[in-house]
Amino acid sequence: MTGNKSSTKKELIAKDNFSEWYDNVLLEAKIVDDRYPVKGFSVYTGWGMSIAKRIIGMLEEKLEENGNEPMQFPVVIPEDSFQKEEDHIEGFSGEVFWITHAGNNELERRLILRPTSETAIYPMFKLWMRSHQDLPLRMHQTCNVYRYETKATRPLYRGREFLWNEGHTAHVDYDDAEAEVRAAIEAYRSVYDRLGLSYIMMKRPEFDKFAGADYSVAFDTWNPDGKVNQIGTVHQLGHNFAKAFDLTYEDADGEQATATNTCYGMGFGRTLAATIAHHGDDHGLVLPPIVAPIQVVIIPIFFKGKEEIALNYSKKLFDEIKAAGIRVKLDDDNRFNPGDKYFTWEMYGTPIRIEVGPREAQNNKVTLVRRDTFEKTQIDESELIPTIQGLFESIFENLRAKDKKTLDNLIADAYDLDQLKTYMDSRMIVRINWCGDPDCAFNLKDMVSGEIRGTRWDVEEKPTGNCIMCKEEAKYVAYVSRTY
RNA sequence: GGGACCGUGGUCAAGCUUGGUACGAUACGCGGUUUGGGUCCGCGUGAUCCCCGGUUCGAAUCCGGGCGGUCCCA
Repeated sequence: MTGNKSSTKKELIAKDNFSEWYDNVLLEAKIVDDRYPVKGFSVYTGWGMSIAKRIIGMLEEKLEENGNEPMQFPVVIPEDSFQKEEDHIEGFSGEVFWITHAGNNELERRLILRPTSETAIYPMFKLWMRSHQDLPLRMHQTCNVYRYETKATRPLYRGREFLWNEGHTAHVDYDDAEAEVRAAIEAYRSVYDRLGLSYIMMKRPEFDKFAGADYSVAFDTWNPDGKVNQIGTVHQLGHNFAKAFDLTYEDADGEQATATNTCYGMGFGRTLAATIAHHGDDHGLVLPPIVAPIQVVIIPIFFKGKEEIALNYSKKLFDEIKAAGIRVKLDDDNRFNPGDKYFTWEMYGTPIRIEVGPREAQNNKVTLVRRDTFEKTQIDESELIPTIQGLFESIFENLRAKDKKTLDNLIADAYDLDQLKTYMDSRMIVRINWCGDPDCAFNLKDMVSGEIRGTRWDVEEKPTGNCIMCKEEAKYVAYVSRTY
């Protein structure tokens, strides 16, 4: 413990101090408890897991709609499978957890805890693909993966165990795999978009692509501490793994052909972290209604001798809202004052609060307060459900618009190194002209506190000058930022 | 990989310089009071002071070693 924070409930930490705000919110809003006694491992607690499950559900539903079958592969991978694809080994071998013993015996065939599941899945794919009629093979799974990474772990952003969904596919040819890459990207976009998250889609440079891929596309999103947070990646694997794992099939002409693979992963911890970090404010979380475990909280205001008036009306509203399919809670715990409850539910990011006192109960009115702006409105009870639905929409649009604006304001153009350094010191995402030479990228990394993340995937950008490093002709517009 | 800082009830912390088993806040439990933005009062529970060793009559405090954590820089 650093010992310089004083986080009682009465002193909420301002979001300006992102690092402490984040730690405080994770614990107070019961997102994760990072005190699990193994570094890099933490516990998803009730509220956090409830939100995560909704994000998981959104993605799984979309993938299955696309035709990816749900599966669960084992967490252990035998050493010989893991070591089949050379680039893959090189990329991951330094960060795998090994299982070398079982009981009192040393294992003859060592196992690893999956850092990602390609090498677990392809031996099975090989069994499942006999002919072109078996293709495409498309699966997905939500699971934990294990990477013994840098000591700089951070809850949800960088852990040694993390929760994600991974999709794996095999196709008859490269074109079909390309279509899969696009479909996966659209599936991911649909989730991020519904969370109101702004992001940029990067094609990673050669030196930073997934170990074993032809190319990698990543979703990078911003973080208040100026680092970029990679929340999802989609990879075209070409024939690299198919050759290593002998993924062949009999084509329509009766010839043996080699499959093409894709894979993609969405990190739920990081996606959750982005949702928290982007939308949250000095009062705590601000949740997009679609993932809020409780979307509307009703707080009755009791007065001595008149408790029943507020309570009965609250129950009536509760039934009405629940019947409309909205996740609602009636907080009638009389141990706490209304103000106490306001703070609590604001910390939890509940999108709408309804205050019910005698004033409302006696006039069939409803007072609603939206979490994002704290704007208070009073309506007739008859308008309740449409008003709530309208507010959900409005809250979401507001969060999404603010988020996009933040990202737009974070992006700057630099034409020389001094400019680049200045912008990097302001923790911005900086656009530069780049010749494409890896040496220029490495030199750049040595000179500034960030690195080249890639070139835009979703929009085509043309360089407007020479390479910021070597001054030769630029081929790309690249993005530079700090990273996790 | 390099460096800095830190480890005391669930959480946040004072005490450490100058050795005498620990101030307080918050949380939690009970009772009462209150309830339109963190009510107030009383009582109570809760700490192997990270671990091991050393010095000492006596160690949270001093010394040595270990373990763990946080942050910064690469």
